[in-house]
Amino acid sequence: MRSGLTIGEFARATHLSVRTLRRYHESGLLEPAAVDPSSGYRYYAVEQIPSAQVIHRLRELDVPLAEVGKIIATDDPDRRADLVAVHLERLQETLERTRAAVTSLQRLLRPAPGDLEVELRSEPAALVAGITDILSLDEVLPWYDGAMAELDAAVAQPAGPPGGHYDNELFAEGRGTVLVYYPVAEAPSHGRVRPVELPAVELAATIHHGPHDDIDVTYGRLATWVHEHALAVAGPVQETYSVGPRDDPDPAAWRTGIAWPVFRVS
Amino acid sequence: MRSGLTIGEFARATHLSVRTLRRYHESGLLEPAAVDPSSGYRYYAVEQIPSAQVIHRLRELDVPLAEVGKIIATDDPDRRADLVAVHLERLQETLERTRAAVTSLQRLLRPAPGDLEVELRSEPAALVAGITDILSLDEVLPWYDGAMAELDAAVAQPAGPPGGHYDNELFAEGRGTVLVYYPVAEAPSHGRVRPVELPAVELAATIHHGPHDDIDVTYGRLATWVHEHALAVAGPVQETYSVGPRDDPDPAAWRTGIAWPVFRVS
DNA sequence: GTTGACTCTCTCCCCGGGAGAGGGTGCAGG
DNA sequence: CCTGCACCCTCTCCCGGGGAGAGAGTCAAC
Repeated sequence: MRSGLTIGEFARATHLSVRTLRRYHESGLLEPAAVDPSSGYRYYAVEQIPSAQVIHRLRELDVPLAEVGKIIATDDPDRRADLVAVHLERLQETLERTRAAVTSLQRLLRPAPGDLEVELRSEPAALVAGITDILSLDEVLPWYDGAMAELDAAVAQPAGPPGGHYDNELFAEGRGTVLVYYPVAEAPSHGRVRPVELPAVELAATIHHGPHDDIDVTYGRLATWVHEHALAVAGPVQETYSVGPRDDPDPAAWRTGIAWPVFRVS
Repeated sequence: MRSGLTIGEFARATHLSVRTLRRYHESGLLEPAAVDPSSGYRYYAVEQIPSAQVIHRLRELDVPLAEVGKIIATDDPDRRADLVAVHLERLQETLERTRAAVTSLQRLLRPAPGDLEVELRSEPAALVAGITDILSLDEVLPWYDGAMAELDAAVAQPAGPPGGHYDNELFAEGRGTVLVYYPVAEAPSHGRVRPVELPAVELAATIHHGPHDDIDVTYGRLATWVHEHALAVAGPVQETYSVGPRDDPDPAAWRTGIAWPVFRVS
């Protein structure tokens, strides 16, 4: 009997390619049980098959080789499970993103009828209680959560769903003025919360259905619509969170109003 | 007003990187609306945003650039949907494989108690109706389907669940003898179906639960068990399909007996 | 001993993008 | 008008995780 399996036999037993096994040897990920010093032939032991299988599975899950090395070098099953758990979470996230990409792709390629109903309407002036700040694009999300919490505490009787204004510079230049608010009858002034008088404007408005992952699709549509109707944008985009995470935990149920102040370019 | 968005603005609007947009231009995937001939500056139009969004989604789904090019160049929404459907199917398959990899990885790292119960038992001689052939590894699956169909037709009253013997050379050398059979009381001889007398053997036997994606894990375990118990393999591996796709469509319910003829190496 | 299937090492190629160098531009403020 | 500064240009190199193939050496069965 030979001293073990040749690389080809081991490759067939583990469904890894010969090429790949050699790379794993070079990188120290999976050392053959023996290497003939004269011929350089690699020989693998049957007991190495489970390790190879673990590596194969991890690679199927796109775990980088370095990480695979750490995992199989760890003996303690608990610590090993922890290392693996990180990647399982990552998989979960990519799965979510993939799902979101698929649905918004379908929406992009096959606009459902009534998917983009843009309405041109006149919005009267309104009094709101708001928090405003100058932010860069990636600061917006965390800032939003804090500001909304403060608004929730300061405004007892909102006269409608919350909204936000996002300066176009924010998207064009990466930095701009942001305002979040509740419409109110009488505006409190408390902490960062200030009364703001929103002027009357002409709006091109639509509603985005579902989670915000693909809200840029609706933005794109709205921008195209505005362009096609020979209108031009006159101010910050206005979002209205008529159904948000507070109202319904299911993202599919969310409704977000998106509107741009516009004027006619004849 | 400028002739369009600069590459940086367009990058922020579409969440693509400047670098990536330049590559897309070079490869003809997304041409800027205008390029300043003196400075070489790229200028993008607002109407290009939806295209960029489609590209972004497709790339998130790991569609290769060439394929993305085809898709966005296609005007007919039906043909475009067909092109996309191919990739959605591919995603579905990888999703299945990922799931399978995760479950079998967990089984590999955290063997459930009772997950590997190996039994050493004496199997008496038996008469079976079988089809045999010499095959290479990747011919086995298609061949199996045909052989089982023929067996089903030839054997009216099987005396037990079907089984298969796979020569160890099949795994070691990639080519070997394969036998599939039904145990019978009286063996017909019809087409490729022949009566076969299986000899009495000593078996190290276990049962694999679930789909066959990770049957190699059970094989590895069994091999290790055999090795640890100072036994050696004396013949082809025997599989018994006690619950298979014919019995239950749910792969999780499948039960596959796996056994190796062994002898003691003292 | 022959032969043919393996195996060895070596080099080059793939995708899709990140990083950074080195230099040219657009535009607002003074 | 100049200056500063953020932006833009092209260019080259790098990455992971292999695939492909050349050219030579080896194993083992007949």
